[in-house]
Amino acid sequence: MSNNYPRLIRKFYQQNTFELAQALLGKYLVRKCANNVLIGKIVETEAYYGPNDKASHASRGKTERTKIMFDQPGLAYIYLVYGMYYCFNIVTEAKDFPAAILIRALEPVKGIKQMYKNRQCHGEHSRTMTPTGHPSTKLRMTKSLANGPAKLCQALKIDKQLNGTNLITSTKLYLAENPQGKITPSQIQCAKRIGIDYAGSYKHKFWRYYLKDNKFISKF
DNA sequence: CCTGGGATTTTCT
DNA sequence: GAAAATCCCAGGA
Repeated sequence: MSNNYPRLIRKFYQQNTFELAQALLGKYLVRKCANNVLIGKIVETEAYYGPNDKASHASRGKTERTKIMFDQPGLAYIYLVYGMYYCFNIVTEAKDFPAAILIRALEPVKGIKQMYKNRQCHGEHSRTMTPTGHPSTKLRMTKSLANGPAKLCQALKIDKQLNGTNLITSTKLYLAENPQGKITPSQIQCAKRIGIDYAGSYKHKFWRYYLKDNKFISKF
């Protein structure tokens, strides 16, 4: 019952984006805040690659928001979507080439009780509670804790304060080896990306990867 | 099972 | 002023 899983080192983040998006499957995302250690196993990822990918924020050039995507691999790119949710990405590729991998779903591993709290108490007008103050039906199920890019950020208390975090050196947010062993290519499924209908021909790219038969995927 | 709408606010035009 | 790498619920089949 060790809490110290071996951290992933710089070299891991230097793989090309598509290999890395698959190599991330099964790895542990570790979040330490206050006295809590929260861990989820990565079960779904999506690649956003280069200046021409119309689904990528970087397709409209380097801005205050997207500059982190042009930075060095191994940094965290965290942004606000739809005015109310955060998404967590891992920056990839050499400096000045914009690319990142969106983490779309986690299988909760450790700190599950705290993840329930984090998901339920989200602002005074929380929509994840019924008017009587009880968790909604979905939130009574562990599989709904982190099976989506914004849900996992709520569960692990990841917000814009962590934007730019270096995952190679940070003690608050980092990746670790999967103690259960290696994922083989036959366990990986690829599919079209989600929620990017505006991306023209790029919406058909099979740049989403997930673990076959895993219950914690965002969409099947 | 599926479909549609509303919440909410930063970011860029 | 419009769009947005989402989520949740209600309602219909």
